[in-house]
Amino acid sequence: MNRNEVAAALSEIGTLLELQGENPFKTRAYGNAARVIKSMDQDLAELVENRQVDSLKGIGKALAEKITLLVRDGRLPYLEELRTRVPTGLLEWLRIPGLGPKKVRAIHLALGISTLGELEYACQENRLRDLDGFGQASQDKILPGIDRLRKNAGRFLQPVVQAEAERLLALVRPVPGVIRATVAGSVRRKTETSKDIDIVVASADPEPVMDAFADSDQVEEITGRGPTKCSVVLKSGPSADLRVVGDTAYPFTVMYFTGSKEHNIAMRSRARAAGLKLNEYGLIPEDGGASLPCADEAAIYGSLDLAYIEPELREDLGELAAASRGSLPELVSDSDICGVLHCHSTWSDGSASIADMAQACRERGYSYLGICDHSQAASYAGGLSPEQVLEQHKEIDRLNHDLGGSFTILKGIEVDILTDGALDYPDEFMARFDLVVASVHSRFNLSEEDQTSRILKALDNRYVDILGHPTGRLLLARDPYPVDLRAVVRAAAERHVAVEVNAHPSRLDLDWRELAIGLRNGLLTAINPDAHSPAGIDHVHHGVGIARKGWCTAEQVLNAWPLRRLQDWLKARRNGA
DNA sequence: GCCGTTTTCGGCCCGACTGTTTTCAGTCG
Repeated sequence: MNRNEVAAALSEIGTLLELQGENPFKTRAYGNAARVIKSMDQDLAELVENRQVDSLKGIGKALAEKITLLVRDGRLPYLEELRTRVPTGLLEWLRIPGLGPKKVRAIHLALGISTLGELEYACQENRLRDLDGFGQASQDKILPGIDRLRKNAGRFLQPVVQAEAERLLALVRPVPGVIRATVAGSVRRKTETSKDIDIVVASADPEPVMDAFADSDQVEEITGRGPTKCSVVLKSGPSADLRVVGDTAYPFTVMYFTGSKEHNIAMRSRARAAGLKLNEYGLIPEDGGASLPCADEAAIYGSLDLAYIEPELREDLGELAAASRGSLPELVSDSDICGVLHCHSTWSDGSASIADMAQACRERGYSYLGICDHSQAASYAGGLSPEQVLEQHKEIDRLNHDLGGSFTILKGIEVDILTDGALDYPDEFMARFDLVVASVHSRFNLSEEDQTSRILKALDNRYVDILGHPTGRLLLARDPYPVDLRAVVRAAAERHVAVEVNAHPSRLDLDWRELAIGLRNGLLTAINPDAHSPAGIDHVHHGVGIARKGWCTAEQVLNAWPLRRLQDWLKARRNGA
């Protein structure tokens, strides 16, 4: 088994143990181990070979043994035995709001059912409300939960939740008494998808804030309301939580609500080690007394001898250690972006002319644009024949001439990587482009081995500057094709080929976790909007968020370089430097 | 199941809210 498969197996063990009513700390140990394995830099097979698996933080003797078996044999009797004891359908039930391991287990044991359909039927037949610890209300919450689960798997893309969050924020900010307010949660951490939206407000008078929030026309249903906290489901799908606290507690609440959960646990453990208790109200000496005063989040981190940690990094993937050493990177930001590469035009499947795309870039303050229409194999997307390419280049020359050097359009191409790893034009023709993005658009069903060697072969072509959307995933819609992404990213770094962070909200591919590991090994990236219209250029913002999550600095992003430097780099690659 | 500048055993982050209770377990973030 490879790293991801081992992580999935450990995570499954944790969940199955939870459903068996095991010690919650034991189940958490499996969840932690899964995370550690998934995000580790080292080669897992090598660690197994050298019997060093237990050198990983959070992995001891017992877990090391199980991991070793998974890697070597591809199976683990312990997991197989667990599966026979816990029906797999129950794993699905856990994703229904309000159902945790205890209740899932109770329903399963009392009614002898284990599939989503059976659970739905049992609710319709009123068979849950009479169980111990259940009632009419808990039964009534399950059916809508099943509907939501079936409709959208309960997660939403960045643009959806960001827009909704901004609207909610705009709603509560003007309420009298509100001192400050922010979006928190995974939206603030810029994860690729979110389950819900978190809003935190500082005010001495929560009631009118809660009213404004709950009465919003965005709200479908109010699912909970206490004195300081209100939970709703929005008409657009996601749920949203509001928390109102006093101004003194506000930074602590913002930090707590921003998460991630794992980051919070690590922070609270660190506080504990320093004789302090960290919660959403303050940082309190264990022997009692008032909270240490902290005016903002930076002060909280400072009180624990840590540099300020940007929200995107709060995933408990090494950020505390780096903050403690003072070695956190200065993350790339929207204002660092100098231009955009990988955009389409009406020459292939875009909806705007090259001139209009260039104008849209200038309006956004960019100084260059890489036009990368599809190559001939992408016939479904109007891919360009060599003759059309030559025509397009004439148009770009004309436009550049008219622009008089105030803005530059690069002659790029998004060239298909063919099934055998060759590119879609002959080498001598490739030399005509300023910039080449190579992407897979077909035959997603190759074996991992074949897909990997196909892409590796393309990376060997000296004309390839950037690898496009390296896994082909469509978030919430299509899984990545099977590929040894680590090997691909490593090879790209070695050959000085950049791997794009495709900024389209449905892609966000390269994944930020893999980006972080690649960057540590010398990888360069480009934050590419893959825009098919002027509005699509704005997707760069989402890509920047993902790059930040990957610990990426401006120095590591091709399109955060000024034109001249980018051109020199491209030229040097052509010359084999 | 992991871990140790208090510990090799006894801890493991912490609080709001709900629903079902009659003082609290379960869920959630």
